[in-house]
Amino acid sequence: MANPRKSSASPAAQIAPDANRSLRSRGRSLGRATQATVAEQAGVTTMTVSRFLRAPEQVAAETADKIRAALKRTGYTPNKHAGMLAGRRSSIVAVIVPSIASATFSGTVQALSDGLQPQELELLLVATNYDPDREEQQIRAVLAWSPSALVVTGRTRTPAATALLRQAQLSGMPVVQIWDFDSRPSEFVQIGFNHTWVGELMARHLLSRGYHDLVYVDNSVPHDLRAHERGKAFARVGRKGQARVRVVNMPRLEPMAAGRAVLQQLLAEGLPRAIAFASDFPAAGAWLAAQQSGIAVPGQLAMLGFGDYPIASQLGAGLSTVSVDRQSLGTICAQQVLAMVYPDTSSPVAPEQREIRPRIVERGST
Amino acid sequence: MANPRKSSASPAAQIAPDANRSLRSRGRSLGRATQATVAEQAGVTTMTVSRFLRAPEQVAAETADKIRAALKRTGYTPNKHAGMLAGRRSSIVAVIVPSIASATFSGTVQALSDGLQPQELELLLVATNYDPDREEQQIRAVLAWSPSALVVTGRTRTPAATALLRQAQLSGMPVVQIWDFDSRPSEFVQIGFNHTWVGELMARHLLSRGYHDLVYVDNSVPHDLRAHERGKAFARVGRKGQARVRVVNMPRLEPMAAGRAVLQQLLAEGLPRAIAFASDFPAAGAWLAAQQSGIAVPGQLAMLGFGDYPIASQLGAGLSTVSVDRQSLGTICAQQVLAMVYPDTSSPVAPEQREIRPRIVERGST
DNA sequence: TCGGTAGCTGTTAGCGCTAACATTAACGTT
DNA sequence: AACGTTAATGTTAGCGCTAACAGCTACCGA
Repeated sequence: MANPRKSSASPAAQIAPDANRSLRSRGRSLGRATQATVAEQAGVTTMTVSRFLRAPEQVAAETADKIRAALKRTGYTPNKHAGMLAGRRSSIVAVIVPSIASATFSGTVQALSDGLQPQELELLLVATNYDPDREEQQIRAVLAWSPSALVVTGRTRTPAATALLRQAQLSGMPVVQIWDFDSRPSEFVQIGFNHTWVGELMARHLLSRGYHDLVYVDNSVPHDLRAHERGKAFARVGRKGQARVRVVNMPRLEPMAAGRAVLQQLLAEGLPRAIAFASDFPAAGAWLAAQQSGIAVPGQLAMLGFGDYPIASQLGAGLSTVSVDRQSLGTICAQQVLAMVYPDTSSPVAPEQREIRPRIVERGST
Repeated sequence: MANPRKSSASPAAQIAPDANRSLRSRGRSLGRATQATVAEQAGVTTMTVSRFLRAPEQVAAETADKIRAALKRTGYTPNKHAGMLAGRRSSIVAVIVPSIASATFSGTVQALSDGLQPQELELLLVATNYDPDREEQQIRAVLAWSPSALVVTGRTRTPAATALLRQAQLSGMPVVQIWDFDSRPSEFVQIGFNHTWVGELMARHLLSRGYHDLVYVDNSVPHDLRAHERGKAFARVGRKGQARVRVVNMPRLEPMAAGRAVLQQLLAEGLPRAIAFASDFPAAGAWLAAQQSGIAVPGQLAMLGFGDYPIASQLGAGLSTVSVDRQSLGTICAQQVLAMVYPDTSSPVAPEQREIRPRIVERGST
């Protein structure tokens, strides 16, 4: 009833009868309009304004009109920090990927973002640059935003990072791992595929074509463990199939240029019968270099990429590759996150492991 | 002095003598550790913990050790929302780009992110998908996070969006426009280049090579105004140079495939002497298609791209293109933002307009 | 011996918003 | 007429943190 605010040295205190916080809103010079400003203008309390913003059907039509007008007049912008602090919930989904710019992840992130949009969840996107320490640091950093869910890439990380994820999950935060899938039980939800399986697939494809002198061109980024995993499996299966298998690292160049350089190197060292690449981009670089050097593909040299990026279908008769549906990975991840954040909603999606099966796309290069 | 908290049904209330908020921290089940938890463990008040976290040199070495230990033991994670609310400042820089996945912006965003990293500023990245209404909506959304600065793409937007930016800038928030540069006075800081000038440059280059039957392949996304602007200037200068100039729209396909399709279409309609593209990707698609069709580049058909993406240097004798230093655009933007957010710091960078001059990279295709 | 002054820590009062409950008026019900 | 019951709004008490200032304890010089 009485003004609950002890008006510190404000001469207007005795004037304002009981309108809540009457003069407060004009306190800081040039400050943005707050709910208090709006409430004052509409002749209601901040609670009614807050209610109108979150559940308009709970306020009377007449009051709603006044609030709407006041909102417009004041140009009110909500303060999410205050809302999240008071509401103890957040509209943020944190996503940690090795690289923002890389074509590999951007498709997935885009789909994830689109899938989350309708629920007004916002993406907090951070990159690790394939550095495990940086990843740990970034996990710590995003947790400070108390996101509604946390999406991380891959399943290998520092012990401290794993501990952070575990603790977060224990306290009720959904944690989703994307891009890797390990059939052994995992403490976090996994959405992705088995890179060992893909490496085997690639080797089997080349063997089945009758190629028995193979090279795997690995990514030179030390912590692109997924590429290494594919390479290891490739080499194992290739050797088991009686093939000679070499594994070479790309030079640390821009991917297409690196592919070109690798081809030139192999040209000097002795060309294999077929090359499998850690991604389509070095494969494309090598393909273009081979073309310039007059090397017949696949007559003299077969090439197999990974990722099925647009460029693969554009090169001559096409670059054979492994197709991974990056987009649907993101879409599935979005559904999964929604199901975990809003468990009540009728999403029949079982919060479980989701394995995606990549497949060989046979084109002209093998 | 007396315990200020009315310990709701907690039998331990009478035990705790006067340690501040003694039992609070354990209030919510499984809740994360707060500064209160840490303070209790270290035997200090939350203020000292807060101080230690922000200005460690202000707390005694002995106290600091106790706090460090308590931080470790509790696994404390700060709550940024609370910090920003109380501190009235934010460590967020909001960036709005047409597309996250596009190679055009990702390089700039990466550089921007790297440039902001040392100052512990975090990027809130949102995409508009080239939709002006969506941009307005996104501006509104990011303002709710009260970022320290706002970076937007281009200089054309809805009146309401402009009003929002203006209001934000008036209330002291730095606003930076990237990618476009207009020499006329602008109310916001601009970092970018003049697309009209680039279009002219492209036309002049082709004219100077003696090509007088030209086509500009425009982006079919209606709101990629920058590409249209280049096209318009290209056509104007080309015609002024006595050339025949056609402007065609790419089909709405993946960019490389669209370039291929355009070439096929032109092959049917009648090939021009030279084609300028809205970006290197359709140019690359067309280049590959031309190669397959046995069209000599540049003998029969010259091609000019835009952007100087890695692929341009990989195609045969190279694709001539316009080089735009996307990375340094991001770096400059980061410096600019830092200079505006921390005006006191000795950054001698004048907060002014920054024009970047793209240049023609002559390669084999023209 | 006394004020003066660093150096360190505590107290108070919010930041802008919302959960939970309290209150009020307007309407049946029996 | 006393009692729900519903609908609309208000009151209270924080969310976790920090600015501003108020203490308190050495330790200094004169």
